[in-house]
Amino acid sequence: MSQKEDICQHKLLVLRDTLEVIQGKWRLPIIISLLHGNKRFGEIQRDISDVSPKMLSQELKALENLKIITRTLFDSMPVTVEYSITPLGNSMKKLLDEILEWGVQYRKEVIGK
Amino acid sequence: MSQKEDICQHKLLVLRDTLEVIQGKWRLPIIISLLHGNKRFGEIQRDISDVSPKMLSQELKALENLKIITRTLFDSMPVTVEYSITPLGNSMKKLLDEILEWGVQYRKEVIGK
DNA sequence: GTAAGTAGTTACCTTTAGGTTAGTAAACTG
DNA sequence: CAGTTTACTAACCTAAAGGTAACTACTTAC
Repeated sequence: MSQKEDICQHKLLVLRDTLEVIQGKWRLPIIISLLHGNKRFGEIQRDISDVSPKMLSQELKALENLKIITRTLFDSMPVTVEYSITPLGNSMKKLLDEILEWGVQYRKEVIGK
Repeated sequence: MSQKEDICQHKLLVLRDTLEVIQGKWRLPIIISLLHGNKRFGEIQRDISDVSPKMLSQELKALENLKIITRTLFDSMPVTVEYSITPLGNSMKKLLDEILEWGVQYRKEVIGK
């Protein structure tokens, strides 16, 4: 056990928790889409133009398990399903803003010039 | 072209820029380690106890290419190499704080209870 | 009865991420 | 001259992420 403690194990844990939620190609786009209001499967698919139904369905399930979104089935005549963000998902707004803000700055400084 | 614009292509781009930098098991731990001061290869390795030299070297190179860190070679007698954070890397502090803060909240609400 | 829209699933494949083990080269230490 | 330290690299392998194409089941509209 070092005194400075190797990057503090607790920090690493918490880091991985957040990464599990935001990691991957589709999770943040889905979350952003649902932050704009409840949506049905097809609506999200149209929002994120290049996601396949397989990936969308898979990631929606994962986000549901992570308690970030909720799935509600309506027994209307063409069955509809509505996805919505939970309070926990909603609490990601600040984090999302930071991610976008830093990305804009990064793009300005090193990509776009 | 829809009026609402499918989650705004620009937002998606910026999102992917940030994700490229923070994604993966080792990048954020490395960045955090270097935010605590310049370090040598072996020091970072000791900070992040379970990283292999292969992964560390690979991710250090990647972060250098992304302009987040700098590698400096010293022609001292046992050759030493020092890694340090760039101003751009330093600008990630706020983002990192958000990631950690959200992770703590998440852990409190759904993991640890 | 054929097409279109609802919300997915299934099988298969490729790519990327990450891990393991061992080895290298150069200089210093005893 | 054997062992240690510094900073890696190479070869090999497994697992996870992601993509493609086709298919399902139900209902309504034409």
